[in-house]
Amino acid sequence: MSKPELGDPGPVEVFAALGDPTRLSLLTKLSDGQTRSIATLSADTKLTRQAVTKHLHVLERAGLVASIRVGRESQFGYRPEPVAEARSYLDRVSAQWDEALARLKALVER
Amino acid sequence: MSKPELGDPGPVEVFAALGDPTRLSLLTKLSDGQTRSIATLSADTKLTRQAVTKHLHVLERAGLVASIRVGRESQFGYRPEPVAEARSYLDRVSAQWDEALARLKALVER
DNA sequence: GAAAAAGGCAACCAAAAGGTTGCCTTTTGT
DNA sequence: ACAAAAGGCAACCTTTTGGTTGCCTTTTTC
Repeated sequence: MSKPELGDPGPVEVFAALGDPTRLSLLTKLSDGQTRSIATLSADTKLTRQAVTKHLHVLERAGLVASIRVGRESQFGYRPEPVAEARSYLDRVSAQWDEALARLKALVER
Repeated sequence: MSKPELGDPGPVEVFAALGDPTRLSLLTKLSDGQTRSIATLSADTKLTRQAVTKHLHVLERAGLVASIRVGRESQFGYRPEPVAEARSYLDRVSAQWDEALARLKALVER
């Protein structure tokens, strides 16, 4: 299921994947390190199995989860790298803002 | 403390707003602390002014930017709070993952 | 070996997203 | 005073998204 893709998707794709309540909750659940099947993940939701499947594929395309077929079920697991990427992107945005503030403060104070 | 304030929606809305290349680049530009008009922001893009306007409104609804009409133009400026929120959300996801790893390591090592 | 469980695949659908064009109002520069 | 600049508003169009249902295949369980 997890095909060898060249190059991680960028922050935009990651943010887009996170920008849906169902997907964000799926990812948050999976970030506890436990692997789960589609049936399990569909259990505590109002959506159909197929809807959940689609969301899982979106997360997978964004690199946020990976799946392997084990027996009759597909096990999905969390992948930390894209979250780290997204974090560092936001860190840079924050840093740029902070620098701007610092420069402004310096300018005002002299 | 954290009351559900207007113009400061949850992480899902923030991620959704960040999940578009045009919007992410607009926000990154604005995070330098400088305020910009729609005309200015539309200048270095292939999109029409109206398209950019729509994106700015999405960012505004997510609380990521704020605007005031000054004279004949609308000045848009960066708002840091939602980015901080999004960062801390990702931090928590990361932390949960790290704890899971630590527990696994502890289990294996004894 | 049949029934049940898990899930893939495809068609289909409605609503939302992203973008455009046209036109009207307000502000500014000369 | 008036043309140009900035931008709001609204209609419209196309593609994507989020969801559904139906059906078929592969495992597992009894």
